[in-house]
Amino acid sequence: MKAPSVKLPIFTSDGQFVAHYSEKGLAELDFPANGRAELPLGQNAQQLPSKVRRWHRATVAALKQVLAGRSPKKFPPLDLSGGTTFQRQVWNALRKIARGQTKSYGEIARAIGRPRAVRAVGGACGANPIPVLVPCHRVLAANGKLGGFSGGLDWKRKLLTREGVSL
DNA sequence: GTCACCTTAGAAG
DNA sequence: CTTCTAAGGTGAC
Repeated sequence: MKAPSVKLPIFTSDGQFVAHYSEKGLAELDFPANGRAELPLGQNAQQLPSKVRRWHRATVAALKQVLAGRSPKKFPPLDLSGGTTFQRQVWNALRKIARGQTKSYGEIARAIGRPRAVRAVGGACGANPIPVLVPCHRVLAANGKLGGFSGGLDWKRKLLTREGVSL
């Protein structure tokens, strides 16, 4: 049962992101497509439910705040029902990392009571459907190095730098 | 079943 | 210091 989703573009100075909304809220956020070739969207803003338009406004504002290295005042409701229990625990822990702060995969693992599931935390970060707003980029390797990032290490570096984190 | 993945502490060389 | 090993959760094949 795949929840019906609405896709809306978000134009930023870093490219065109795409937000996916389910009945519950923001369910996915995509980084700008490489090269920018794809624009699958054709939603008429007029016929969208008002709640979706409201969520989208919050998403756009929040995304731009984070891209600018600041803390969003407001977030749209996040629909993380697509993940497993373990993944949701990880994502929830990620959301507690404030702007400019970083944690290691090991610290997240301990925070959710799974001290040995370090690599699994890495996996959950990679599976994060809402990058940037769920700050998977604030997780570094234990020795202070960047670690990986499926969205592209450039983004990880860029986002952290804008938040004032030095590597 | 097997493999690859955003890891890491510890033991061995 | 460098190299190797073992340990978790999950999705792709």
